[in-house]
Amino acid sequence: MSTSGKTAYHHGDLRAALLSAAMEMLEGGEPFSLRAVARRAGVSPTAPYRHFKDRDALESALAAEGFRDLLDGLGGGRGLPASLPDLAEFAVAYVAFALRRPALFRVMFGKPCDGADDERVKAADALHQLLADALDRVFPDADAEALASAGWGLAHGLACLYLDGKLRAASDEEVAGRVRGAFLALVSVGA
Amino acid sequence: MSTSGKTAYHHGDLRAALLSAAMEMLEGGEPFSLRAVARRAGVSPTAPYRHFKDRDALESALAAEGFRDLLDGLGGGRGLPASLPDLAEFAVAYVAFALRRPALFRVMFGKPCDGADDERVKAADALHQLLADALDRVFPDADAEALASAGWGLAHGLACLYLDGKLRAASDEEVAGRVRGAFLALVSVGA
DNA sequence: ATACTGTGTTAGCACTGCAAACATAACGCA
DNA sequence: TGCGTTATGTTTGCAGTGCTAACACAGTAT
Repeated sequence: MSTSGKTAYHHGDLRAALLSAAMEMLEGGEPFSLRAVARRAGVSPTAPYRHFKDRDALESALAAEGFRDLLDGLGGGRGLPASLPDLAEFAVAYVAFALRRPALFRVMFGKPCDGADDERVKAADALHQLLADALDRVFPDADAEALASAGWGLAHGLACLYLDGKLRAASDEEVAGRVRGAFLALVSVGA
Repeated sequence: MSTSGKTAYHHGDLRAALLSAAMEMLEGGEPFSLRAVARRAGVSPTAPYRHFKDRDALESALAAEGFRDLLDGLGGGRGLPASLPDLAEFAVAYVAFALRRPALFRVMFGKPCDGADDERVKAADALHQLLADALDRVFPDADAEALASAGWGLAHGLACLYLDGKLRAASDEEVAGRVRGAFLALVSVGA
């Protein structure tokens, strides 16, 4: 490492350094590439290949980190949805996360994500399961699976549409209000 | 052109040829690049720049075509949603489109889409407006704007999640069933 | 001590988007 | 008819990318 005066041919914890460099670039708006990440970490252009098979593997690791943060943000702050209004706030928080960390959100979702062993798949399943569990407790008679998909779908769809500029709002507050409104409009239309 | 025996230094309708070549490649699963598209159209690597400012411009044109097809598919086939079940079928059709033409769908939505003059923005607005109009007729008392956003959001979110493998189903029929189920579960939970 | 293994480096390939300078053909107008 | 102008395509070239292969260095185990 650099903190000691040692030769530092071996970095010490390159993998972590690469991940944080990549995350910084991603969130900083710079288009991130393996080579650029390597530059930022101060190593040779191909050093990352010792730690990540692929560009995809790096992305996958970033995405996994994103899922952890998302789960923390959703579960941690306000407790799991326990009522209809809670569900609405869940959607609001989900969309807020997407708008606060747009590039990360895109990395988390933007691509096929095929491999069964993909970290992302497990993380996504965890989110879905968490939602389904919570909903099952709140609405025991309903089809929790279907409801969880719907809730996730609605939140995710609105997040994407606002993120891509397909839906527009002036401020984050307005987005929150619109998301809440959309959710409530939909659940109350069947009454 | 090539159909006549002429010299064919000028292609005749390169722009259209490039677009259809690009669409074929996109739908064919090949990662599409300006150069590859040019190759496929049988012209020099940089010829496309005469017709598209950017790689983005080509993508934008493809996306616009995609939006037209999507609108046709939604509006044309079954008439606009006129009832709650219709809305569900609308969502089903939306997701089906995404799964049938995944790469196109990603191009249509996958990126910021900033420019105010972007064809995509207008196309997306048209979709939103169409939905809002239809819903306003069906549910005059409801907030049509909010409802349209919710409907679009739900359909779009489910489309993304199935497309990315975050939600999974064995067959297209199962997807359709689950989308319907999710929609109905959500609107009936508020009853 | 010696081999081995893990980690980093250099060199090089095929590809990409894009800009500049050039070539060719069509069209407008005398 | 002939001559410029303009639209369209070509060649050349640059910087950047992902990735592989061959090499260099350092710590560990035998």
